[in-house]
Formats: sequence, C-alpha cells, structure tokens
Amino acid sequence: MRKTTDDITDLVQIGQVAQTLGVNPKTVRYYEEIKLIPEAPRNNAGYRLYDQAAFDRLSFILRARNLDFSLDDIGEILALREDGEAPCLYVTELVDRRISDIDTRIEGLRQLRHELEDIREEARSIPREDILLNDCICHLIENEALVARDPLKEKD
Amino acid sequence: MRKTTDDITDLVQIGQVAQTLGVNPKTVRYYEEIKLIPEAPRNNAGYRLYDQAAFDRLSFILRARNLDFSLDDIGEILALREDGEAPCLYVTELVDRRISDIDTRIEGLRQLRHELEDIREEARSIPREDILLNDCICHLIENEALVARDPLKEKD
DNA sequence: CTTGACATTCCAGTAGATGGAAACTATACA
DNA sequence: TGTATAGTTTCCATCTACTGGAATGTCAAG
Repeated sequence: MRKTTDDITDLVQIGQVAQTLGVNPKTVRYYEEIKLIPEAPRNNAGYRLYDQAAFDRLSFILRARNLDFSLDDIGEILALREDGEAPCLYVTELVDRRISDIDTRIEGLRQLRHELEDIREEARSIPREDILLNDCICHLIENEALVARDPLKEKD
Repeated sequence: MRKTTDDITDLVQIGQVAQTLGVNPKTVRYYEEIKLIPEAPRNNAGYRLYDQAAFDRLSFILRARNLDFSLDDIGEILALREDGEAPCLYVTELVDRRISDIDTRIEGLRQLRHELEDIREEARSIPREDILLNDCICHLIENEALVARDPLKEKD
C-alpha cells in the first residue's frame, strides 16, 4: 500500500493542512476570506479540500509571513506571479525596505531599553520616604525627561 | 495682562491639550472612552475642558506610552496611585519585564534581518533565465529553508 | 446509538488608535 | 447681518492578522 505521492488528485482537509504547516485552521479560512488564497473546493459534506498547489501557495504565504511581510505585500507578490511576472524584483525592493524598517525598529528598541535601564537605576536610588509623596503619580516615570510643554503653565 | 499661571481654574480645550502634548485630539477622547482618564467637564457648548490635574495625568500617560507600556499597564499604575499606593514597585516589575521583552524582540529582529540579508544576497546570484521559471512563486522566498512537512508528499 | 473528533458558518473581540460624516459653536471680518 | 473658517461634538467604520466561541453538521469507531 503506498500513497501515490505525485498524484495531484490527493486531497487533504483543512485540519491536516493547518497542522502540517503549524497554523490554526482559522488562519487558513481567514486567508480564503480575504482572497489571499482561492476558494477551496468542497467535498459532499462541505469540507474544504486542498491539493498540492493550494498547499504550496499556503506554504509560501506562511514562509513570507515568517519573514514578516504583510499580507498585503504577500498578496502583491502572488498577484505579480499570477500575471506571469517574476516578483523577485519587487520582492527585493520589499526586502530592502523591510531591512531598513528593521534597523529603525532595532534602534528605537535600543533607545527604549536604555531609558528603561535608567528607570531601573533610578528605582534603586529613590529615598524610601519620597516614594509615597503625593505630588506625582510615579517618580520613576515622572522623572523621565518631559518633552511636552504645559499650556496651563504659560506665563505672559 | 497676565495669565494667572498658578490658578488651577485655568481651563483649556481639547485641541490645545492635544497640540501641546503632540497627540491627536481623538486619542484624548479615546482615553476618556476607555476610562483611562476621567470624564472631562464640559462648558456650555459641550466642549471638554481640561485643568492642570487632567493635563498632568494625560501627560503621564503619554510618557508611559513612549516607554511602550500598554494602556492596560498604565491603567494599573494609575489605579494603584489612586488607591494611595506608590506604584513604583509595580512599575519596576513592569520595567524588568519590558526590558526582557525588548531583548527578545531585538534578537528576533536581528535574526529576521539576517534572513532578509541572505535573500538580498541570493537576489544577486539568481541566473536571469531562472527568474521566470514557472515552478515557483518567487525564488527568493521559495529558497528559504522550508520548515513545514508536506502532507501530500508523504510516502509509504 | 452514542461518543469524539473533525468540519462548517457567523459574530465578536483583540490594541490603539485614526478617518470621515453630519451637526453644532465660536470668532472674525465685511 | 451674513458668512467663512476653525474648532468641537457624536457616531460609525477601518486598520492588522488573526483568534475565540457558539450553534450546528459530518463521519468513523465501538
């Protein structure tokens, strides 16, 4: 007994596809709903059935998601491919943009981490008797550099 | 003519508060809607009016948001303060958790960046004649390590 | 015949806002 | 007095990428 591996008529249900790809079946239905994947054909019971092509497309989508591409971007890529164009050029542009986004994000997180470290330091130096003073909400956050100007404190 | 700066009866409208703090007025209304700030009193026209205390609270919230605290967390902090407790201890715990989250996130981004760099490299080495081959959606993403097992390709 | 594991649809909710529409108010200017 | 402009109000919708839950249907095994 052997499954005819190359037989494209092999069909599997949503649960198996989802489990194999490590996602929630709801995610797969959701992708269909937003037309990222075509409507899956159904069996007599109304269950969705997936063939190799459907599986591959889904698999591609998830791999792209792992690379943090948005569903919109992925849709673009798939659409290009369907028009017979190789989306690779478009993808490299996306990749370049994503890399630059990531650099920005990392820098932002570094900065944020630094500020939080400062707060952590500060926490060790606040006099116990100050901690319950009622003139602020929380020394730790309050003491951070105040950027906003206060419209109620403007003179003249 | 001088504004009596210390007079806490000075009141400003939402637009001025928002502009001064550098946020959208909608954000301020939103915070009221989710009860992060108390309902602002209104003038005859039904316009919201903000006093010093309201401004300070809002300002605190935004500073905490800048530190990437969730609105839920910020609500907790404010609630503690209202109960007369100094939230500093709670805040340090939050801070510790956030720092650890950030480290995780940065590491994830670094990893992601690395993968995207690989794709970028790959893009330079794909033979022009391969680019339009129809057996894949996009070489660049396709060539990435495939993690999922394919249920349609299982033998035996 | 029932139990359990699947599947279906539909509705709602998540976080943190933001956009837009329709209506009202306030102020300045001619 | 009229009107133009700007600010405000409420309400509803939208964004991202799903996920949870309810009510119902299907299927195979024991």
